[in-house]
Amino acid sequence: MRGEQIPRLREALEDDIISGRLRPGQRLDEVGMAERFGVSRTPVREALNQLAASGLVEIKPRRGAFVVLLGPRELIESFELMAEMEAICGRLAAQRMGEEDRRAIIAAHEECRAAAQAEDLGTYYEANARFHAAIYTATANRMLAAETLRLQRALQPYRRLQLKVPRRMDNSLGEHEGILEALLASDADEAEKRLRNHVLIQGERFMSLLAILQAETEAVAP
Amino acid sequence: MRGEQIPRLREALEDDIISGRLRPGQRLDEVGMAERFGVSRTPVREALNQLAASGLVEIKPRRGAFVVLLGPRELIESFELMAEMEAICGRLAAQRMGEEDRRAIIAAHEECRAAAQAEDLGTYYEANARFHAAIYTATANRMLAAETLRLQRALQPYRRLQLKVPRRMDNSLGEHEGILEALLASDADEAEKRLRNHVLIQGERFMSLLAILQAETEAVAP
DNA sequence: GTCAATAATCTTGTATGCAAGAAAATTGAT
DNA sequence: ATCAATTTTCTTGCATACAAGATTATTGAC
Repeated sequence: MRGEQIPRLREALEDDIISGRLRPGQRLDEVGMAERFGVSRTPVREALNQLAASGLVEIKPRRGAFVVLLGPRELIESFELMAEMEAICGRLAAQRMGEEDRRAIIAAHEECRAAAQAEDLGTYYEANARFHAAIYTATANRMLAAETLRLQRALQPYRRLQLKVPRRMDNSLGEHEGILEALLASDADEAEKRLRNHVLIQGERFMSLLAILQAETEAVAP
Repeated sequence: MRGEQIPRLREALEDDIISGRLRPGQRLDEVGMAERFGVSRTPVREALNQLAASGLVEIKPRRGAFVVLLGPRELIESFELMAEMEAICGRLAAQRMGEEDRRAIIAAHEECRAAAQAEDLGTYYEANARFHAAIYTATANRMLAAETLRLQRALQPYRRLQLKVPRRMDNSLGEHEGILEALLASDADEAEKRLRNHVLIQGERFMSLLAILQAETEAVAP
């Protein structure tokens, strides 16, 4: 029973944040969480610290912990960073992918296709995450894969918003097909380029969606 | 006096690790550090947690905290990751660098030159870190800059070993000149390529140094 | 009724205590 | 003398306690 609280708490909170049950900006009360999980504040604090480390949580001194809320500028920058990281992964994966990797990527892609056909957005986003993660793994560079995965997760709460963008799923699937094609052909340059664009387009779509949402709320407020 | 212990501890330890006063693999005793800094174990643990997050410290459950010791594979992967990150920074910096950035990069380069001329290895490595950091900043992407800087620091303890590689300083300075030239010419592709190679060469030199050191110790052991 | 000042309350940061698991030391057997 | 098993000691993981700063509520003046 001991030595397992912190990972347990961290994973539970991470899940809550990534899945959207906890919203960006929301405050995370130490005492509340401690009670909810039946532990003292100490392991809660450690878990929060670790989440702060992976970029999901922000700890403001003497103010408490909050689910990270990225501003517009930070979002733009993060998507750009993500695009570059994915581009690297694409290039290396195209060069180094093994049989196992190939299978995993294709399998994830098929899951994406199935979800798109069923118009199941939730499932699509999960399969999408797996598709990208499979590419990270295929780079055969675990450090790179881990870093990129961390970033992916930190951005996940924001990607959820994209569920609202119309026809995003079909577009995304089409882009995936292009990426897969380049990977299978071991065309490193093309894989790099397509992955970068794939993420950048997401980012742009996302930002314009954000602008619309912001305009709407501002139209009500003042 | 309150609310400032954790940052203080974290910075002190980070400094000790980066500067090499604490060696990779070394165990970090909670009680010992608490006494040394005149605080209780609690803030020490939090500081260690945060350092674990930035990759400088590894916490083995129930075993304690250790200065991260990367194995050969992890080192190779890390240098490759670093090379790609720096390459991205180089490309973006070449495109976006402002007047201020330009000055900072040139200034750091001059410091490198002076240190090389004086054959002052310690100073050279500090100036070298600043030269690279100035390029990160010039990307105008703070997320990217922060990530790359974090990685740089995590690898710093290992770079120290390179102090022993003969003629490394002159070679490095020469490479810097090429990078600077590309940056000032706003030649993004060239800056990208040169920065990638610069880091990769470092990594390779480093790995062969490591192999030699390892062979030496193994020749004694069995 | 609104605002300011003060008091009460809450929340975090740090210290301390205790128990479980790991490391080290001691003992006993071969 | 070496090795294994057991005991002892150490160290970490978690709980609890308390104090200082932040937040909210209350009171009083205008």
